[in-house]
Amino acid sequence: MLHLLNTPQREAVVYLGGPCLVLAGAGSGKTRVITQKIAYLIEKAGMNAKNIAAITFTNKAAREMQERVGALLPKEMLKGLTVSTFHSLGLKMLREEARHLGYKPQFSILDSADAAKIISEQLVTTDKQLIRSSMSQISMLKNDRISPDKALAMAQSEGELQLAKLYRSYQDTLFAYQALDFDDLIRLPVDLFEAHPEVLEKWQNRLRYLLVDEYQDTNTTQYQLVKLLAGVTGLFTAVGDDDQSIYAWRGANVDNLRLLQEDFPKLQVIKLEQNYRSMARILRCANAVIGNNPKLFEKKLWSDLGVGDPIMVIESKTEEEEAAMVLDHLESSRFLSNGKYSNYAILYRGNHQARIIEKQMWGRRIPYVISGGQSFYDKAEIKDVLAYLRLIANEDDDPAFIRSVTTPKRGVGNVTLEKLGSYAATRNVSFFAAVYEEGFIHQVQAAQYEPLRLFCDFINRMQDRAAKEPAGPLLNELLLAIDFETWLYENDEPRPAEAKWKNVQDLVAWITKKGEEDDKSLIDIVQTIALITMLEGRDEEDVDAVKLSTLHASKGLEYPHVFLIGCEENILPHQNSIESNMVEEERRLMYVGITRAQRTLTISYCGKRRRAGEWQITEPSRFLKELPPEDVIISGRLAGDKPKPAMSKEERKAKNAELMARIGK
DNA sequence: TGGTTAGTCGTTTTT
DNA sequence: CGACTAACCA
Repeated sequence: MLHLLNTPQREAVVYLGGPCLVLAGAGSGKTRVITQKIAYLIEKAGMNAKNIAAITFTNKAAREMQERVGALLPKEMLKGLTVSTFHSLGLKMLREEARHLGYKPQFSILDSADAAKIISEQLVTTDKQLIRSSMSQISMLKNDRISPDKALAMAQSEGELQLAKLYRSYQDTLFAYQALDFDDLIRLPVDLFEAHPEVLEKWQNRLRYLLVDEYQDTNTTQYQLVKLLAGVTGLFTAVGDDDQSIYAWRGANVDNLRLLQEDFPKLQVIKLEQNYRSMARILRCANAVIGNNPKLFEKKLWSDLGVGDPIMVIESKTEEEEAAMVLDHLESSRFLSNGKYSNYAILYRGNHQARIIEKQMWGRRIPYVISGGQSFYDKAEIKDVLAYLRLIANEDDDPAFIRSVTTPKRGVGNVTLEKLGSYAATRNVSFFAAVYEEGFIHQVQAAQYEPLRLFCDFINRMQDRAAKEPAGPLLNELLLAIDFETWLYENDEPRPAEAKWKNVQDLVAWITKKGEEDDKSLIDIVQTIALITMLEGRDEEDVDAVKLSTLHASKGLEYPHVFLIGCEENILPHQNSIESNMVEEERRLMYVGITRAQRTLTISYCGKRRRAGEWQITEPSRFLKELPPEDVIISGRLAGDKPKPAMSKEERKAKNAELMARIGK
């Protein structure tokens, strides 16, 4: 197997002398290094799979890694191998150790919508901006491992004090719900390990070798978790690329790359610079753009896959025209090469940009799938069903209670809920518990109380059965009992009920499979489900369709032909990033986009687009000017502009010759 | 209590 | 222009 690797890749795989950092440029085979290293650890170094943990950032990446390792070694040898995201790993640890933290092991996980609701209630506001920024500030505090108490003590200004108070009450609310948010899943294990060395030791013994993927995306807490688990032996391999760090806004800290060298002086640094994905011109563009950023580690990608076609830049007048031209190019290219739709990806900065493309795709009957954006788990009908399951697993989960008791409608309205809520608050119990309390029963009329009681009795019965009965059939029974399908058909706007019901069926199928395969109860499954965007990507692979994706969601993927749309000032780089001096990260985003392309890259922008209903003049992105002119052909037309001539034949010849020389051909 | 409607508001990226 | 909310009627 090792012969399939190039020299630095092999070096990275076999190095077991201590901490190892692999600086892996885009397309340089980092997943291959990680998977081969796992195989090497088991096969050659004689390690037990259950002592190895590979940590990624997305479930998709984890799944892919699992599959690729599965192709290298027989199943028996991989038994107990941990391949998971930081969040799933934290979740696993916390389910086992919850009691050390005063939580019950059946705690719920709150998604950001639930969290936003809590914040909005605490602040008594509906201002989305304010809620958003409060959430992100609390998240930052958590990621820097500052507790509510510490935040209160540290507060320097009125604003900071308010924030700290909000943080405190938010956290108290979470505790009352017996719920954790995403950040807690990382933060609490670190707290736990610091407070209980014996627990840390247990996990150090269990996870003796760590492999961390996308290391440049780790935040302070995640790095501390890695450091704690790696312990004094420092047996880990981190793989990352500072040029692909695009998550600073959610706390990722590129400086962790430098810290690694500081904290582990013996760190072995290995660079992977040969790219196996893109043709030379694409890499030249990528290198040129990223060259405008300051460098942490010197690194230059190269490939021997040939020069390739020039990068095409399409100009158009409006966003509709942009979509039309991009799709024209896409269709004619696909026609000429007789290729598959799935060879094409359209990438953009923000989710909303997909809509215009989507509309035209639909009109032209071009098949497409959208990755990123609203995940399966975020769909209303799925959240409805999961609310029931969450409540069954943890009856203290008030958001789940509220959602499930009101969907489908069962005669419990806002007034009753309000009463229940304030009663629960004064008694300091959950909504669910309050329903059974004498004090509450007398507060409402029998007609209002009846449905509440019926609902809670129903949940109680389900709880008894959920621990023992097969998951799939029980869930089906639940859906039948609440008449969920009928409810969907009665509410088939704006999305058709068939589609929603299909999603629910997919969920049932997934849970049934999980229940049978791993012999897990409904409760077991529900407790891990919050982090799984399960059906994501399921049919993506076998359906022949154009991929629409945000730049963020495209990281780690590759496509023969890539279109990068909306390449304009205030979009890419995004306005907020320009205002907050974050243009370097936007440039890395551009870099990520460019390096997704294998054979051709087409970039587009338009002269004006609608924003909040108003037409706005737009300027081409500054990043366009950073592309090497000799590798670019501009086509299309902008209002007032003549199409620009391509380079002359002679110029191109000379440039090509120079290029060939540069890449050593 | 629940569904309909007429206003209002405003677009980053995600585990 | 379209999604989402707050008042409004059945």
